[in-house]
Amino acid sequence: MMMVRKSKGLGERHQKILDFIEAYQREHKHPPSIREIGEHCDISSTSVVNYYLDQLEKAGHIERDRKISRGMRLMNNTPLGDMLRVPVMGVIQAGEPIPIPPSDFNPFTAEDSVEIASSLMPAREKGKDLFALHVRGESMIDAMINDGDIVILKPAQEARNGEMVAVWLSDKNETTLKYFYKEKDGYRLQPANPTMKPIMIKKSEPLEIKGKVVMVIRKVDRQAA
Amino acid sequence: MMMVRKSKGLGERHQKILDFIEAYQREHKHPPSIREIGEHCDISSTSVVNYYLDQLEKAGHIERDRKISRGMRLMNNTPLGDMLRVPVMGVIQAGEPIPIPPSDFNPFTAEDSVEIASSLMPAREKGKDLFALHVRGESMIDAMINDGDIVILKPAQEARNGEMVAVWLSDKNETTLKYFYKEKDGYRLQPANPTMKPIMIKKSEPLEIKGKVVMVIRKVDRQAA
DNA sequence: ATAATACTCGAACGCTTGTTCTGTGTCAAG
DNA sequence: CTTGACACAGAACAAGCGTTCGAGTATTAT
Repeated sequence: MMMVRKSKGLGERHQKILDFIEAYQREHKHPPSIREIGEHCDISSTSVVNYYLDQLEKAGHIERDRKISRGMRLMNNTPLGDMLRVPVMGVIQAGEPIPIPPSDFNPFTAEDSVEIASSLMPAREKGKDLFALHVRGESMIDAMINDGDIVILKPAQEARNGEMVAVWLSDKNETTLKYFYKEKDGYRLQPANPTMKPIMIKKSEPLEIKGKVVMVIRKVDRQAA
Repeated sequence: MMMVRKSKGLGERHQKILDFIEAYQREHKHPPSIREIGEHCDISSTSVVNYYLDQLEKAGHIERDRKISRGMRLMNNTPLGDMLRVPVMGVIQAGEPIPIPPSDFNPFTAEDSVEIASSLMPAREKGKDLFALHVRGESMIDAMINDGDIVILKPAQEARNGEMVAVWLSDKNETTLKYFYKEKDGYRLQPANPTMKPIMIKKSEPLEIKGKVVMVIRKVDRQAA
């Protein structure tokens, strides 16, 4: 015969507890206690709640810190979790230099910032001194970057071939975002848009790399032409 | 005389406590107790820790749930906090239809997903049934979207003027991302790149709107041409 | 000097909370 | 029928923890 038990994964009560923990967490900003779970899930004994909590932990739905008050958390919607706070240093546009944070800059005092789920980051760049810039104007269009976009940058003075960099061409008084390539007689700045031609820079010409682009974010909230 | 006190904002001890809470939280996934703070910050009395915690709360650096064990949280780097889990439904490319999630789709069972800080979302779209697609190929280049980009979409069958939509042109067997405009004799699909010309669609021609683009994310991890 | 603050300590109180133990009823397998 | 796993209740224990109080010591203002 078969086990026709309700053991088909999660029982009704398991789900109820899980839902309650989530709801409680949202409201109180911290997890519930065993007794609170019992009250709201119609379980009269703390041991029974503990009993289910153990099962939920074995099943991987929650994580418990034994002995610690309210020491439980859902693995459900928080398998990855943290995010990075990236300070917005200002705007980037063709005719203006690039604002970069000073070395002693404190990211927490920044008025403006964007949050990035750290799971989106290429791993290496985490926790680093990243900064963000708002793109103003359509001068970066050949970098596939539009007016209003947000670019996340990592401070850098050098770059390897193939990396997208923010450069300041002091003689042309121009800021631009391009893929960087070192060549025998100078540098090649390649637009991201493959239909456009690269800019060649001689070794004698000034070229200041200000940072490497690690991410571009575009909020499409009705702009359009 | 002047108040030459160390009362210049946060004292050394305030900062030390703040830092410890943050470090402890990262390691243990839950806040420390008053006594734990005392130990690691060289404060012998729990009342002193409580004393500082009160000040930190008044100053707005933390939030406390009195009477509740470990009931504190930083307001510092978590003024906003949660993020959205957006399931990745597949790829979007010129010659293929757009995969859209069925109405009964469970986002939590999705193997692949991207996390977006909800503070980045245009507010309206939060908690909705958003989904994401990987862009394959360079056919969306006139929408300022490149190979490898991630587009976040909201399911939709209609659109208002100026919104960027994902459409399926069944007679041309083509998927494309364009700004949508309704005109007297049909529809105008405007590329995001202003240097490119729009596509005009007669009312008689089939045009299936599959979703509205709400965000585009590009991880610049050395692609280049 | 004196008073007022700001800061620190130590200890005790008492509630909260996770843990554990004993006991009961159900249900399917042998 | 017996056995045993499973689901549940209740009570009691012990540790964890926030709170409070009394008192002492700097530091600053009057």
